Amino acid sequence: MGPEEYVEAVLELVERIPPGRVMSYGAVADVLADRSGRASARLVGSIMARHGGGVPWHRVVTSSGRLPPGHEREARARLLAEGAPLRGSGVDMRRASWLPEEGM
DNA sequence: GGGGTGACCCAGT
DNA sequence: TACTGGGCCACCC
Repeated sequence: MGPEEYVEAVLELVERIPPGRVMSYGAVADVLADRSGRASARLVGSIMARHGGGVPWHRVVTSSGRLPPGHEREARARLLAEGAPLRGSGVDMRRASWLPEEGM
């Protein structure tokens, strides 16, 4: 799987996150690791920063529930509109965290 | 080739 | 709770 395809795989996965739910950068990396052999939360972060404009990027947060640096306001507003469980400045990961079903 | 930089993460202190 | 150090990997000098 080449770099281009990896980017596509990340964007595809992010598009599947249901409204009001979120995945952490690391979770995205872990899920794709099974398919591509690659896993890097940092890489997922940079991919979202560069190519995340066309997908629901606000549904990808840090593992502790903090919102993407520099876009906290926008992300919070969108998550609130979707009914995501917000806590403080971020989201309640215990309730909002989502993972794709096996074999999807 | 070598070194700095990030929308990260985890374990220690 | 806050900060640190190490690991991570594609990009860009």
